[in-house]
Amino acid sequence: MGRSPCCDKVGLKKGPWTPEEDQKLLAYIEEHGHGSWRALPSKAGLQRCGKSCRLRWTNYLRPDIKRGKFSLQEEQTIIQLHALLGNRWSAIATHLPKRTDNEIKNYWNTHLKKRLAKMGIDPVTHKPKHDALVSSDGQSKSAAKLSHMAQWESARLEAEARLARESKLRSQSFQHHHSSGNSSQVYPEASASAAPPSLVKKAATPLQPSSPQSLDVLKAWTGNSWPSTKSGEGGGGTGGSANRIAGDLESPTSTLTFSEPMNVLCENPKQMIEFVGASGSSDSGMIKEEGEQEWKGLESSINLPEFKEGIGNNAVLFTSTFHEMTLPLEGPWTPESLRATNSHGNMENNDMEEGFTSLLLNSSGNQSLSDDGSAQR
DNA sequence: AATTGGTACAACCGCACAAAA
DNA sequence: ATTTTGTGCGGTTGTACCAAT
Repeated sequence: MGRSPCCDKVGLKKGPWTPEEDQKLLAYIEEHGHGSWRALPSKAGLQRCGKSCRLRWTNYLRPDIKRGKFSLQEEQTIIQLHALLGNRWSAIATHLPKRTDNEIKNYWNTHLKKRLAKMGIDPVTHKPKHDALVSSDGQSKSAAKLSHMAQWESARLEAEARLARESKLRSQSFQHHHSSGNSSQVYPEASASAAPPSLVKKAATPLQPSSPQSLDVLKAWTGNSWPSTKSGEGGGGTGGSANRIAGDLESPTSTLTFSEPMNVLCENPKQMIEFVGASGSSDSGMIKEEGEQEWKGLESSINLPEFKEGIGNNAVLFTSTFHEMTLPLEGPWTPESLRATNSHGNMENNDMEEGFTSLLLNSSGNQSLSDDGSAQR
């Protein structure tokens, strides 16, 4: 297998894109769509390889990209999802509409990772560093269970990401089809500034604080998908929602099988919360993410019969997963909302909100963590 | 004013995977 | 069934910018 690099042809330009090149690429895609990336450069009159064009488009020129500083909510989402998924940037990016995986990856590497490290938290495990040494007992056991959960969820997110992409593609081609000749619809940024985004990248566009509105995973984990930790529930019979997830709602892409019922896997919800990091900063999260409608659109698009048809039986499975794992929780994921979830959703540990993530996000100085809290220094 | 070190981010590289041939 | 092609993804590099010295 393998393939020769696409950019080793002589005469192809590398390095930073010029405004002229951006304009060419934008103009071409606006008129024709990108089609085959390999064929695009020659058709668009660019001395670039297709891959370079694709990257430039997906990471920079695409009209639905939000640029600028990450909001607190976005940081929170990234940290939580990174705790869950690791360096699965594309999966993380699906939960941050308008942000590219590349941007998130860069932001993690340049900001968040360092901040975590500075606080003595291992950016890989999201645990205080000295905890990494703890092994022999139940902790490692639950860590293994959490890892299983993470794998499963990770696979589910992959599917979600794929569906999101497909949906986006559909909507883009639809949009393009209905907007030819009206570039302002397709490229609002470019037309608004009469210059490609590269020329206005430093312009301070006010950012809408965003909420991690797609943290249905986390919401579900903290509530809906977990039966009570009390014994006797779930068992093996009727099954709580967690059992349903492990059984009926198997991830479309996951090949993982659980040897244990999910309610056993989730016997200690508190530890799971520690694992994913607790959400802290409640005061900033009351503004709806501007991309929410987009996501609602995605959700509804998943219900389209043709959409389901397109991806076969898994679509039904996925739709079911998507809805059932999402709590009816409006707005951001806050300690308050978690508490509310607790009262309905069987979570009983209010103290989890004092996790290192909240500390990280809220603090600049005080580095002490609550003592039962998920982390200590 | 020049140099140095750090930061931010765009872009590239190479691998992996799925679909097409 | 095998090979080729197109694309996605994560890791890494290059470079512009800025602040401190």
